[in-house]
Parts: sequence; C-alpha cells; structure tokens
Amino acid sequence: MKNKQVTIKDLARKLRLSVSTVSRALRNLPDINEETRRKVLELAAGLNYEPNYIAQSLINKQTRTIGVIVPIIATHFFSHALSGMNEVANEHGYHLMFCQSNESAEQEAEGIRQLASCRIDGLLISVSKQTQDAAPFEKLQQKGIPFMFFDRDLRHVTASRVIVDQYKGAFKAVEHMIQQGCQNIVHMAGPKGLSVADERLRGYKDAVEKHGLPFSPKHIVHCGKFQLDAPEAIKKLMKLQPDGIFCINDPSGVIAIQHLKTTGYCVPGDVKVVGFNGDPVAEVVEPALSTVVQPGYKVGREALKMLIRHIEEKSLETEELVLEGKLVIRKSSKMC
Amino acid sequence: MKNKQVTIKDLARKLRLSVSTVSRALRNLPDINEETRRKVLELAAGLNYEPNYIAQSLINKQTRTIGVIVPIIATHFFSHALSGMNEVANEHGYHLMFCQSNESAEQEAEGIRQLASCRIDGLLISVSKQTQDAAPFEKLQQKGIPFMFFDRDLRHVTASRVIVDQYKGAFKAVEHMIQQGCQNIVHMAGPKGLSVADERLRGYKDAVEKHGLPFSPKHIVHCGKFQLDAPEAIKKLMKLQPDGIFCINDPSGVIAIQHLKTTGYCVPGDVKVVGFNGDPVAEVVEPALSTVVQPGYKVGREALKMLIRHIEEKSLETEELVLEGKLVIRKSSKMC
DNA sequence: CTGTTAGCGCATTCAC
DNA sequence: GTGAATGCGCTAACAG
Repeated sequence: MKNKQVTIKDLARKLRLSVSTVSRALRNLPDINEETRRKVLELAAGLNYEPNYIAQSLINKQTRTIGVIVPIIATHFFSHALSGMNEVANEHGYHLMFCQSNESAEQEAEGIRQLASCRIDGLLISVSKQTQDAAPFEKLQQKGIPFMFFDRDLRHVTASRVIVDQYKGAFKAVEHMIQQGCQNIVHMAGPKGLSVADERLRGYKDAVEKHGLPFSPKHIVHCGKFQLDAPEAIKKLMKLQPDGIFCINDPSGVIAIQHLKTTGYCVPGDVKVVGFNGDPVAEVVEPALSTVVQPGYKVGREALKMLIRHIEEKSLETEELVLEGKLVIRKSSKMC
Repeated sequence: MKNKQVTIKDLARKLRLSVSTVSRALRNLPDINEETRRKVLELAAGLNYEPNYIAQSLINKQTRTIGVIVPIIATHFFSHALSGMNEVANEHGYHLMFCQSNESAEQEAEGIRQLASCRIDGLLISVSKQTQDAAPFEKLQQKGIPFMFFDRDLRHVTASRVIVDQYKGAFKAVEHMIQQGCQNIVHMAGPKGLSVADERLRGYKDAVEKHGLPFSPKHIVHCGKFQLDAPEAIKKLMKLQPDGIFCINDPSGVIAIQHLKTTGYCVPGDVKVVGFNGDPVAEVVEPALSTVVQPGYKVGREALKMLIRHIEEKSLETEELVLEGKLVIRKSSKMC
C-alpha cells in the first residue's frame, strides 16, 4: 500500500540474479539465456514492475519529454494543436509537459526556465503577445536544448518553425470580399508586433491596395484583448462607413456581426464580415461567418514531428514549414 | 553550443570547492560562509546553471510533476480545467504532464502506465466514455501513486474527486423549462454508463416525474458521438411532438435548434431547447441557447489543490468536492 | 563552516 | 551467459 514501486533490484534479489542481468533481460538485449529472460519478464509482470524513467534519464541524458508553451490553452486553435502534439508524442514514445504563458512574457520566461530544469529534450513554443526579448531563447540554445516555434513566432530568432501563412490567408479573404462587391473594407486588427497579427494586416493591406480600394490609417484599429476592445473598435471603424470588415479572428467577427445587427445594419447586405481561425462559433452565428480555417491539429502534429527529427538526428539545419489556411465562405460575406 | 548543461560539479571545480558545499550554497541552507555562498550564486548565475530536477527527483522520490489525463482536450470544459490546473501548478511549484485518452479506455490505461513510469507524484483524471475497468486504478493504488477524479469519475472506485453536480444542474434546467410552460419534454442523452451523462438523465427524469409530465423510454435517445448521432436522435425525439428538448450538451443543443428551424419549428415558440456546459456556441446561436454553465476552470483549480494536499499531507481521507453549475437562461427556453 | 562518503535506480563497461 | 564495479547529478549523513 505504501509507495513501494518495485525496482530492478527487487527483481534481482527475488530471482537471485544480478541487477545487470535483470536489466538486460528487461531490455531484450542479446547475450542472455532465454529461460532467464522468461523468468525475469514473468516476475516483472507479476510484480507490476515499471521501469523508472527518472533513473534512465539520468544516464541516457534524455527524458523523452517535450515541453510545450502556449499563450492560452482554452482556445480552439491551441487546444487542437496540443491534441495533434499528443498524437505524435504517443506515436514516438514521448511525453508532453505543458505550460501556459497567459500572454505574459514574464510567465513565459519562467516557464522556459522551469522546463529547462526538467531537462526536457526539446521545446515547442507559441509566443505570447508581449514577447519581444530573444534572451530566453538564446539561453536555451547555449544549453543545447532544441526548440521550435509553432504558429506565433519571433521573427528575429533563428529556429525552425511550423506556421500558417497568415499573409496569404488574409489576402485571400480580403480579395474574396472585394469579389463579392466590397468597395471599402476596414480591418479590426490584432496587437501590433504579434507575428500572426502583423501578417494578417499585411495581407489585408496588400489586397486592398492591389484592387485600388480606399485605405488610410483609420481603416485599421488594433485590439489587444479583443473581447474588451472589439465593441469600441467597431464603433470607430463604422465611422468610415465601410461595406466590409475583415476581423482578426472569429470571436471578434461574431461581436462585429452582433453589433451590426443591433445597430440596424444588414449582414451581408450592408456590410460583409469575414473572420479568421475557424472557431465553432463562426458556423453558428447568424449569418454564418466566413473565415480562414487554420489547421491547428496539423500544425501541432507537424511541429512535433519536426522537433523530434531535430532531436534524434542531432545537427539539422533549421527548417520552416508553412501550411495554408482554408478560406471557408459562408453567408456573412456573400453577395446578395 | 553542445548539450553542455552546467552541473554542480562544474561550479565546484571552478570554485575549488566540494560539491556538497556548492549544493548547500545553492539551496540557501545554513552553515555556510556568506562570502562563499555569494561566490557560488554569482558563478551559477553567470554560467546559467539550472538545477537538474531529474537528479533531485531520484533522491527525493518526488518529481513535483502531476499527470493529467483528459478524454479530449479540444473542448471548452477540459481546456479550461487544464488552464485552472496550470495556474495552481505554478503557484505550488508543480509541473503538468499531459495526456489525452481520445475517449478510449485502452489509450487511457496506456497513458496511466506511461505516467506511472515517469514517476509522477499524482494523477488527475477524467475518464473516457468507455472506461469501466477499475484495474488500472487499483494498480496505481498499490504503487502508492495518489490519484483523483475530476468531472467524469468511476463511481465504484474509492478515490477523491472534484465534480459538478450534474443531477442538480439537469433538474434545475428541466424544472425551468416546465416553468416556462413545457408540457412534454424529451431528452437527448449522452452515452449510457458515463457518470455525468447518467446524472443528467436522472435529473431530467426526476424533474419530469415530480411535475407529472409524460414520460416513457422513448422520451430518451442516447448519443455516443453526438456530432454524428444528434440529427437522427432529434428526428426520433420529434415523433413524440415535444415542446421541449433537454440536450446533453451545447453543441447538440445547437444542432437541435438548427434542425428545428430548418424543419419549420419556432424556437422557443413551438419547442424550447436547453443545453449543458456553457460553450461559447450557446451564446452565439440564434435564438441564444439556455445552458447550465460548468465551472471548468474552477474544477481544475480545486482538483489540483486537493490532490496536492493529498500528496503533501500523505495519509488523508478521500474527500469529495461537489461544485454547482449555473443555469443561464437565454432566449431558447423563454416563454413567449 | 567545509569535505568525504554513500546512495537514489539504472545502464554500461569490463572481467569471469 | 552472468556478475561486479563505476557513474549519471545531486542530497544526506557524517567527520573534521
């Protein structure tokens, strides 16, 4: 009943063998009598022996544990990414140690430090909205702990990454709005400096300019915490009398639609709205919100696969995998 | 550049001290010259030394790591629970090792085994829809690894748990529907044998019977994977010409509303609908879906807090914390 | 105050 | 085939 985890030593004693023999039997190494191995395996199963990964780690200098840091886990995208990582981790015999930064650079740095002390074999990170400083990552490098970005990255840090082409997604979305007849599209943007937000903004701007639509700094309003800032942002944007709003994500798209409806606008008749991400709410809101679906699950899978390659094949060049989001057109942006 | 994590030994050599002195200095133990400690701390910081938790674990016999197993992470409830756990883990200096069972009892058992090998200090688990067998938990007990259920539990296993009163939530929800005028309420239920689903069903049934509303086995249709089964379930249920549908969760409630609308029913005029959980989709669907909001974040927090108490105060009686969901009334169930 | 010794659970030489 | 010895990084007695 007590914390009596059975050890290799217990097995050895009961079998009147040496620990090294037992160790070899357990790991199916050659140079061992079949009969002996059978006995060892049998007893191990009977006593419910489980190898102590901690002890193994100390010797092998690898924990088969991957650290993951995400800004907010309770998010459609990140929870799916984590799910994908979990999948790959299982397939390759790795474990996941998880940590949430809460969009704080400080908590993120502390998380990195903690995970380093746990001697993770590698780190997968999607940075917080605040993160600017590359120092924590440089420390990781000099400690020889491989790390990679997924989704939200730090451009000036040399590391592999698996990202989604935000620029292209945004460009496609805005061009689609133009095709549906929009003549004046505004953008409810994310926080400045955040890679994915910057890229979406760039995609919006290029599409608008390519097609000669009006543009001014007022066409863009940045939101930090969009749940709070979105309503005000929309009010500001509506002063330009736009016929299209391109929103940084789906929840803010939903807020936009709801605001427009309550203030007497018709969506998509008067104003078309497009979001970003592929959250379930986008399907459910009325009119259904067009969006650029991000392959969160796949990002998670591919990121961990790449990191494991880096870990196991040692010196590998940094690589970059760019996935694509899929524009899903729904009622909120259709010409009518 | 290589995997050169600096060790206590490196510090000792450079300082011409013994490892034990360095160890003491690092841990702020008494019996050490202030000057010596200063030097050690300084060098440690300079060389970016991080204690090797692996080595410490081997001695302390504790990893300060908690294992968490959830059925599906990409879920409003579980991702919030995880977020709450992350919070508490940070506050108490623990780490979280995460694992998803994908609603499979087999994957769950494998996850338990893996985590046990990682020598987690304790396990927090919400069981899969399939889980029946208590064996994996008994093994955990005999290994002396504390574990607890949160949300979805196995009734016949003796262990602490933090759950939400599903019975009461369901009862309140159905009674509310009756107050709003429903005379014939059907239930789109979850899988049989799953604790939370069984309890919601019980709450539904008791409320219906208490108020003398009609009831028959046909009033209940079970869904395994509701995304697939829900549409058909609704068709069956509608044969009873109900004026109220109590749904096992919000996504299925949304499906119900959408189905009703496309088949010419008015919600809540003809049929009132109530869901369960408090998913964001419930707020967004039209009409907005009444629901019983589950305190996922709090469940996570309280569960980990309780587990940590069990771990640190050793022999503690098993306890049970029952939280309450909050009935949030929206348009989908209002009398009109 | 500081150094020495031993050992956590296991893997890895090397003898036998 | 098998066992004894050594060490991973660190802590915990115990001497000095």
